[in-house]
Amino acid sequence: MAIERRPLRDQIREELMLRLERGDFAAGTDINEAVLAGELGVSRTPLREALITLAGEGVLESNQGRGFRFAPVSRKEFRELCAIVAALEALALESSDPAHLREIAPELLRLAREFSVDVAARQEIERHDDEWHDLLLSGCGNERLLDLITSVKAGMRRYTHLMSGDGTPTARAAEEHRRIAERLLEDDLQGAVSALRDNWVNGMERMIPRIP
Amino acid sequence: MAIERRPLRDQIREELMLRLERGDFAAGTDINEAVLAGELGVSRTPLREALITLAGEGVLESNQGRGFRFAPVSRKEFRELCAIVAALEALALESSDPAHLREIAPELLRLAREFSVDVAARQEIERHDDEWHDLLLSGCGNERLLDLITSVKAGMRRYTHLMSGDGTPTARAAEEHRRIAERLLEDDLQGAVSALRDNWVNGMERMIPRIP
DNA sequence: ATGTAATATTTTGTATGCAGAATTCATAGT
DNA sequence: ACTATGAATTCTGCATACAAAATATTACAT
Repeated sequence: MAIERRPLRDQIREELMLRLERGDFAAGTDINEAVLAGELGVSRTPLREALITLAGEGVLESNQGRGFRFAPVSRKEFRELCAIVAALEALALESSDPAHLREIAPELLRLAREFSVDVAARQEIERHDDEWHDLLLSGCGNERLLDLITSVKAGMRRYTHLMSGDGTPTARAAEEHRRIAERLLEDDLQGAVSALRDNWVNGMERMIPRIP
Repeated sequence: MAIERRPLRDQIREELMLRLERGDFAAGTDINEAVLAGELGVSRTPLREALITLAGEGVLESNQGRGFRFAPVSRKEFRELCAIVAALEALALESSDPAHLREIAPELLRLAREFSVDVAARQEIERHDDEWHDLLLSGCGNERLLDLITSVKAGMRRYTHLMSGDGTPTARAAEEHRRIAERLLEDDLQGAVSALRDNWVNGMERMIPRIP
């Protein structure tokens, strides 16, 4: 049995991200450290450490004397984040090992098709989408880049719970994934890259109207 | 008089970055929190908070039970960082306000020329280069992107003190800056973007041999 | 001399305590 | 009724204290 042996701050960070995705915290709300620490059953010290890392990722804001609060969402910021992730994922895909891409292309296509028929819960969809992108970029040797993408995407999780119901996004995302996979099957890397960029742009457009 | 009122962790972070640039810490060395806190005249708590943010930026590594240490440098990582910053700055430049770019182009050109004749100290050169890039991207409205660039560049500061003496890099960098500015003067945004990418690629090639 | 087990020391990770800033609430004045 | 002022409270930011893990040291057996 591999017992859990890692800093509390990491576990706390994870738990907070989970709650954030569930929409437990309204954006723009102040965090009460003592209360939250009590809920989690830890002291304020590791909690604050987790909050500081989240602030570094842009999930939280911190003001002198006023503590931390969940950064408010805005269409402008969402657009900014999408542009950033699009560029980073495009770079990651471009610098991936072509042989590896050829290898995983069929799997990517299969998952994309499976995705389209699947009418799962919203959270399932998110997870599936994340995993698909992870697989897509699994051939990128640039570790720093992958870390950075993960970090920026963490900042985007604040927006995911705004998207509920409505099956059309799923269908369209699947369609786009399929297109990316097909380009890879044809050894058309640049085509795949621009299809990936389209995927992010379209995903953004789909989300924008739901943001206040 | 605007008195300084900001968290110790920020000031500590700044001080540590300064020391890092001066080459005070050898990469790969463990940090003793108690000793360092003593040197800085603060307690371990805000110091650890600063260390955690630096770890988030990739300047430090942290291992369970073993605390923090300066992340070792490597050619591979430097290449990775350059590729990331190149992509991010390219995106920032692309999404800048064209009118603003037209406006600052002459100033950018002037600074680039001034740069080439100036034979200042290494630290001065770095500062100048940073300011030039800041001005170049000053028309980008994507705040998250600018923050991210700053953060990634912080991780690159570990490499700057490896570059000493040797005037040729300066001359070539000035030349490249000049080229970028000229493209902007001609309203050739895409040309400027690719010149910017070249600037990073070339800068990388110049540095690589100096890294163990 | 070398390797190993037991112990002591150091150092990190977490909890608690405390001072001061920010906010809230009550009260007085217009 | 509304604003201003000031006390009371809450909460953060930082310091200190404690517990557990890691490292160094010693003693001992081979």
